Amino acid sequence: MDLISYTYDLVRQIPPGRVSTYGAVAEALGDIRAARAVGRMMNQNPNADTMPCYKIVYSDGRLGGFGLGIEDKIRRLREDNIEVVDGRIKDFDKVFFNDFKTSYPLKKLRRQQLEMRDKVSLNNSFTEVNTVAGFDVAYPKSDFDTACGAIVIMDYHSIEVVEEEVVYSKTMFPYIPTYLVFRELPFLEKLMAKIDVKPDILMVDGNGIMHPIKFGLACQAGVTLDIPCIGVAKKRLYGKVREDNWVVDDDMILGYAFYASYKVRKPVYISPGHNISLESSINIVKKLSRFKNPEPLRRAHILATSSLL
DNA sequence: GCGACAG
DNA sequence: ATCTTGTCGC
Ligand SMILES: [Mg+2]
Repeated sequence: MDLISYTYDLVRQIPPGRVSTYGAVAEALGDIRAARAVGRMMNQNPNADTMPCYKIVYSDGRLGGFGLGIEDKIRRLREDNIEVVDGRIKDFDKVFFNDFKTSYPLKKLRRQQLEMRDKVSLNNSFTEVNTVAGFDVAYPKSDFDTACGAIVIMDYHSIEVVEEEVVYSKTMFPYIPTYLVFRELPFLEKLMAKIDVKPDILMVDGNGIMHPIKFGLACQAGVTLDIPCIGVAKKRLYGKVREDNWVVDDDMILGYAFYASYKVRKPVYISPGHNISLESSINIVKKLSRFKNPEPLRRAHILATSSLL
């Protein structure tokens, strides 16, 4: 079962007359970081009569949001004999439910990642670079509509497009910080099976080792697909950005904040994913950068966005 | 209270 | 990412 259905089934466990919180549901999924994703999944709830998202409130007892209007959330709570006083659940600690039956799916996924992590190499597995691919996914407004993944393969020397492909699929996994790979890797796997040219290097819109467990999208994509992979993120996820633009944690240098030109206000954050060094990652991104994002990624982003159904 | 939170 | 149903730590 997919994580969205799993989340809805967790919410269905809440007994009559009880409420729970976005964070508590996230912890039942296996990681408090999913709290906002729980909120989003509640927001996208297709049927408020069969999945009682009105039972989910903020961790401090305030009501949180409701797509059908907060008055309707209050009405549904009162029908369950849950009183709302001054925008808060009355006797919140007494009606708070946190006894979910769960197998903590996010913890399972994290364990799998920690096992896979040993396979990461930060040495170049290639001797020359002739083609570089960029990969990105564009999402529709509703998580139940079809998303579009795109890959653009370019010649490293002429910087011309060699091949482009798109794939379509429903989104099966919400966006949860540090779990991006489970949302986007399925699109990349489909694309890799579809292309004629196997690129020498892959670039993804996300991080490599610049990640709390040093195993971001670029690492897992590289290991899974057995391809040298660079992470190029628009925002920092993990690590401290030093004055000299190197990104570090207590252990090591993780990546580099790269400004494509003096016109660019914000950097991209480069970190190696797999079968490539940080130094080579930076050199390749630099060579392919005309604007903020390196060309294969910039074009993959445009292709995915413009191909949305 | 404000910022942090890959997409 | 899209246009918003979060939580924690400083
Ligand atoms: Mg993206």
